[in-house]
Amino acid sequence: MLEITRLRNDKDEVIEQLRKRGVDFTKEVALVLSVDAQWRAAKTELETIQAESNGLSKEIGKLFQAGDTAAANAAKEKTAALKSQEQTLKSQVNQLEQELREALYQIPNVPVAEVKEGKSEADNETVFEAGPKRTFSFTPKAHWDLAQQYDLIDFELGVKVTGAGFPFYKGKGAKLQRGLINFFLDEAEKAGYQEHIAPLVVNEASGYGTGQLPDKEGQMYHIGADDLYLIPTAEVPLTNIYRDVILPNESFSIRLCGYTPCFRREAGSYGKDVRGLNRLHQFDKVEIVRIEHPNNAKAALDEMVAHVKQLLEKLQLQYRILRLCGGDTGFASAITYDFEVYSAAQEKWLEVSSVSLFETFQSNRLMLRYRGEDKKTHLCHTLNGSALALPRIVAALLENHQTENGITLPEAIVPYVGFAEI
RNA sequence: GGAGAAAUGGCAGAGCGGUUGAAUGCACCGGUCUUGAAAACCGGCAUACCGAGAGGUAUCGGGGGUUCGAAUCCCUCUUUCUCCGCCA
Repeated sequence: MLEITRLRNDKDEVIEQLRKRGVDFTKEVALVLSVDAQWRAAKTELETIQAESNGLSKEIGKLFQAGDTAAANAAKEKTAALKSQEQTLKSQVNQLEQELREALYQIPNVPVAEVKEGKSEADNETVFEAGPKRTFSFTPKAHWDLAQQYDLIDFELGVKVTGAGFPFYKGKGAKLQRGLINFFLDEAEKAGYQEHIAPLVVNEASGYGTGQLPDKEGQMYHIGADDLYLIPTAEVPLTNIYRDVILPNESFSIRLCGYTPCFRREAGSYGKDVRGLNRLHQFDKVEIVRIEHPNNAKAALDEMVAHVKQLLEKLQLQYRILRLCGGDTGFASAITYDFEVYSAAQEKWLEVSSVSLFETFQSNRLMLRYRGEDKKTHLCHTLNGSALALPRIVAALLENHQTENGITLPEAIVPYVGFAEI
């Protein structure tokens, strides 16, 4: 949620920058500002009346204490009119407040200067590309074939027990998962991120805090009996640790990481993209999260990008980094870098990580603040990134490191998985 | 799952219908004293919104109600604690 003060002070600039998302938000911004003005006017009026009736009540109290019951009862008569006025104004203010919030929810985050205008993924800029693409002297197999051939992953079994998108990992396939999780966690810890094991279900307030609700309600699994949501990413529980928190100025930087399974309904996905490990309803991910002082947020973003880069290098995967264009940048994000690895077998790029800076967009909803040098509270900046999501990394490892009669694992993870060859 | 008790500022802990945004202690910040520190003493110390400011309003777990007036009474939800039952 954008800060209302930013819209009040800087509306033209906000609209201008939002244009980079390929959408004109003039109307939405105007609506927010008009509701805001009405809200403020109604609130001022309400408070005047409240002040009046508070004063009257105090007087009545004094009169009763002085024993002047007659005068007190006379004063009471006057309060009736005030009371009904107060009630109508109160409901008006409440309604305007809700309208304001809803209007504000319609406006996405403002992209930062480096983000280029664009409508879709076709307009994303490649800012870095590593190494030559792997070539093969034989026809490489897709990971779903390799997984079956070496008995690593069983998709059919998952369909039987649960449904599509919930595979079983078996034997070396399961060990590879476990090893990768530990590898990613250790790397994150080395970079200063404190490990957390988080709840896998969250309440409604947390869903709102990080912005999954109300926009993406249909994407989360909802447990009706207890009104809880399965997490779509560790970002939700990890960032919500800091909901309604005021940090001392010297707290920064805060770095958390955590491995969790992630659950996504992926409503509306179909076709080729969902084959094999490309898109699952349940998958494993190590997430890194940072809470930063606004002055340090950009540097933090660069560090996170460097961290993910280094992971992909250790995995010896060919990858590229994209700076997403305005239209492809997520609703809450001010700037996002996507990491993609190239799968020679599928002949396409697979997104394996997404690193985003939200500036105050999340902290504004979360009420996550710090106390500045000026002794006042200010909103923190939040960031997060996958480091990394497992399924597509596994897909890429299998596909890119296959030989004619096996799969050779990169050196860095051998100690973690316990074998070098599949 | 059943029965009871409780939820107040950073923490501890009073208040239980009227000038209480809230005693007191601790913590914290500033000052006096001291060569320095400690101690002692003095002062300050919740958050948010509206307002140029003066000031106003709201908030004592959340929501609703009674009342001219609620931290205080009632209802409801949530959480915590104790006891019983069940269970990894």
